[in-house]
Amino acid sequence: MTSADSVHRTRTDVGRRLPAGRKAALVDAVTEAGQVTVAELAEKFDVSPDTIRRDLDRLDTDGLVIRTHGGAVSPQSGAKPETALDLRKQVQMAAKEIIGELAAGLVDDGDTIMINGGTTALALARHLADHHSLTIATNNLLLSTELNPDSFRNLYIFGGTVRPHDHVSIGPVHLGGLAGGVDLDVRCRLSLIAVGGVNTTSFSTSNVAEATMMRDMMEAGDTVAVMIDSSKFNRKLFAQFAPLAMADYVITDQMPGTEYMNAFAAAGVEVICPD
Amino acid sequence: MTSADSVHRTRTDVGRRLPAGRKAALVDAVTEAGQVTVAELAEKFDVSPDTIRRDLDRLDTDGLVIRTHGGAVSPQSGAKPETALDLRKQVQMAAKEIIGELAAGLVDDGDTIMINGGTTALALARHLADHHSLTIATNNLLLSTELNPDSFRNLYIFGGTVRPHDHVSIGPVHLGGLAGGVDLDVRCRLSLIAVGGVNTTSFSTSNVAEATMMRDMMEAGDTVAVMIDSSKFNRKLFAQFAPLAMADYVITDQMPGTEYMNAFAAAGVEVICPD
DNA sequence: CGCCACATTGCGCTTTTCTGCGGTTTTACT
DNA sequence: AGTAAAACCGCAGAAAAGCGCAATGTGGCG
Repeated sequence: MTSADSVHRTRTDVGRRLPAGRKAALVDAVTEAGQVTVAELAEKFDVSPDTIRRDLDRLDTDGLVIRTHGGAVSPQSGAKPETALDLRKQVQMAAKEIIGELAAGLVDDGDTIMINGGTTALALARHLADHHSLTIATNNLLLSTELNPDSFRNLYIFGGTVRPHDHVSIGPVHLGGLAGGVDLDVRCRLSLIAVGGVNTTSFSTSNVAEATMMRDMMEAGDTVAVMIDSSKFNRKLFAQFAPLAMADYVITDQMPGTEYMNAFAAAGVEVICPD
Repeated sequence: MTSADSVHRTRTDVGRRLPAGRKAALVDAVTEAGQVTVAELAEKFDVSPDTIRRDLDRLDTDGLVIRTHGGAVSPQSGAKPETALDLRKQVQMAAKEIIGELAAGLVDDGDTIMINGGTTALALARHLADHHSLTIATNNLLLSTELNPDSFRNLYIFGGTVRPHDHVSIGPVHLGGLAGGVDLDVRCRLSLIAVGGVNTTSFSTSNVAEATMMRDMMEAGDTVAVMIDSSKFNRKLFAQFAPLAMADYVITDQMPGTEYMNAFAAAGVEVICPD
């Protein structure tokens, strides 16, 4: 099939290019298709297979592609192969996206908000892309990679020790010295906290230091929204850092059971979920 | 001779122009077509290829186009909207890896070091994978994604306002309140600072706030190593935050010219580069 | 007006880079 | 094991880049 459409190269033919430009196009072609063959690329760029080989060799040493027999594959495609057992992870990812979208609905343009760590928080950041003039404080080191730079006016990060696996910083919830030596206590209209577990009495997480910080962030917000996917219900993790009543909203991806609905109602917590 | 060749001007021939006007037209041609060749431009503007080459060289150092073998390509697009990998980035990537490897050679196991922002710093982080028991302080939000968690004992991040595009935090170089309200001044054995430009007298960068922080981080280190790739030599950016003498080492990917070697020697700076 | 400093440009030369080709070796697949 | 494709190697021609130098043009200054 490759020979069929390569004979009369039509839309895929990009013709002759400058060497450096061709290499950039090669990287694109590889990352886009996941895998490519030398012969196919030679035809596409109208150069000899040797030239393609040399290009791919250099791109391989630069780490941009991975050289194989007959062609090259994308470097991140190695992480891509998703076996069937990742299904659970995918389901959770979908849940996090839903939660992120719902949580973004609580945020108004011009708001001042706090966001803590975790992948759910990153999903929220993606759904804040269409907001404007936000002021955001966080301990999530990766938030700046997910946020649309046009959506916020100020983004602050709390300093402290880094938990490398979670990509969060652990430290006091204040911003010292920014205004010239004066320690500012920080408050915000809305705190969006992703937690590790919930049972009928309290929110919990597995790390004590992180728990303290989450508690501080909850106390710094006039309104508190807790984000938690349905798989984390009925979990009582090591550090129970806040009673249900500290939250104003609980955002989740599935309607909790009546037991939890009653508990939330009794604590004055509003449940936000799809449907 | 001007009258002679004006006879056979094609319709695409724009003829002779003043240097400045030609350069502006060059930028237009490049950004419009995505890529251009030297020969093509030489004919179009009726000048020698050498002149076009010189023009493109200057436009490249100004960042308006990207110089390649045989011509130039547009900086922003690469003629593709979602080309995540910038061509310039590719070229410099190899240089940064070299610098990162050399810089890692300055770090001993058990060291306390400071690292600032920039992709060069991330390259350094990758090359610290085989070190152990490091204590690291940084304002680089992405460092935790590149560091091997087994290589360090403590990782601290300075809080502050986030520059979203650079993924760094800008704030005071100290860690407040971690030990219970006491502001600790931070010192380290080695500060590894990636800078934006260097000339024969000083190091510079384009952002004032970041410059202040880089200066503070340099002052906090017993030993200071500046990381800078060869493309950033002869650049005098807006904020010149430190004289050459503040550095103990300059780490780069190519042996600098004699002018710089003399300047570094006079300032007591040791140059580290391949070969 | 003459002179000099400076930028721009083109030319000849060498050096580097890129590319394709022929021949040999290695790899993958039946 | 055999076969075809792919990779490796060395080489050479072409194109481009770099370098020094000279010619030209421009503007300032005594």
